[in-house]
Amino acid sequence: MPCQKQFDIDEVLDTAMQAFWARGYETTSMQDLVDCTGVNRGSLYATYGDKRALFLAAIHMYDEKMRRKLLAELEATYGPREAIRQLLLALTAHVSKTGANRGCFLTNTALELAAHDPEVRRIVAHAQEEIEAFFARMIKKGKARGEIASQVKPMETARSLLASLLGLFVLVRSRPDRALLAEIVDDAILRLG
Amino acid sequence: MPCQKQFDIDEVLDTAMQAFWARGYETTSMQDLVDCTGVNRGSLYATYGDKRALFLAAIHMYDEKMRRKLLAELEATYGPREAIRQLLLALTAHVSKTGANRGCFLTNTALELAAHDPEVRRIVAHAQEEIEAFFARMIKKGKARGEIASQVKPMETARSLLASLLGLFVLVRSRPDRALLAEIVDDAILRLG
DNA sequence: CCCGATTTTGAACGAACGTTCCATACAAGG
DNA sequence: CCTTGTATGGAACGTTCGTTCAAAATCGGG
Repeated sequence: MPCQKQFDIDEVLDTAMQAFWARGYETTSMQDLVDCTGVNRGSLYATYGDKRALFLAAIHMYDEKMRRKLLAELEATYGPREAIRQLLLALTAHVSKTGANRGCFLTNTALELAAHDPEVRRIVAHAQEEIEAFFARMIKKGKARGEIASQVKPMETARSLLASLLGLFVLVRSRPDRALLAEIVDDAILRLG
Repeated sequence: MPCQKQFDIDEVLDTAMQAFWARGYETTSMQDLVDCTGVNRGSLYATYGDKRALFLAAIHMYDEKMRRKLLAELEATYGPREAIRQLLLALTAHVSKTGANRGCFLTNTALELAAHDPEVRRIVAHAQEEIEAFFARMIKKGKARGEIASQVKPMETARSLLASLLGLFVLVRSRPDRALLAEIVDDAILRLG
């Protein structure tokens, strides 16, 4: 057998993901990725394929290691009502420190590429549906526990909360104001009764 | 005096705006703009300056002729509560026909450029603040008319509705499903009591 | 220690990018 | 009717884009 790779495939993919997350698909060039990963051009192509394939791998990693992991952690750590609140608050915390914010990679991608790229649209839509399902599940559980008002309709309110969350992802990139975001979170929680 | 321009400055700018709106800043090349406007390269540069200046002019035109005009029309045509509902519904109508949707030019731009471009961020933030003010004004008027519940707090609810509207702008590009959007609109209106 | 498969490397590719420039065409003023 | 200043047209600028390729370096197996 020949020599093995001189870099960790997942670690480099993570670095590439950070770059795409911060600057988007079009604005991030292969040269940028060569620079920030430290991996040679040819090696990037040999390992991940072309730019689009690398981007899809990056967004898949985000979906797995960020979105999916966060939902699982929240569900395991908090009660239903607080889990919902913490999801809405997730970005707010980071804003106060840095001022700027990358927001949600999936949502950034939704507006940049989803409208013209069916495969990207499918990935983004699936992630949104899982968040929607998370909200609905928490609402049902919260109603059973008496944390959430009995007249709240799980599906409808889940979709409403999803829209608010996506709105927060937009605001975090255009008006990174901690107080503004926190107020919207508080108002969203009021819908739970 | 010399010869006059062979094209209408505002009309060509409108065409360029449509292109930027549909495909975003990075994906729309000067060649695309030459093709879709029918105006020569040199004339575009002579008239509007470079690509960035042309984009800023386009987004300014959108802010003036779309967002500002729509808000004014809604305020003049409908009662407060219905004006809010019609604003949230504005995009939904167009989705059913075409399937795809360009969403809101300002919101698309918010995610593509606002995070790294202070001037764009200022324009986008200002537009959002005016929408917020529109919601607050309608709520106050609606409370006075008895269309909206007296316990609804104008500022807080206005921000909450803004977040929902921005969320709808994201969904319209990633999950162009008329029923989904309509359901979210209905739930948002429920917040008005 | 050498063989051989594979990665790494950096140069190079053609294409497309935003932008500039100059010869030409044109319309108004004297 | 010529002069004059602006708009137009299209070629060309240098740069950067995504991608490819062949030579060199590398390390495990016999």
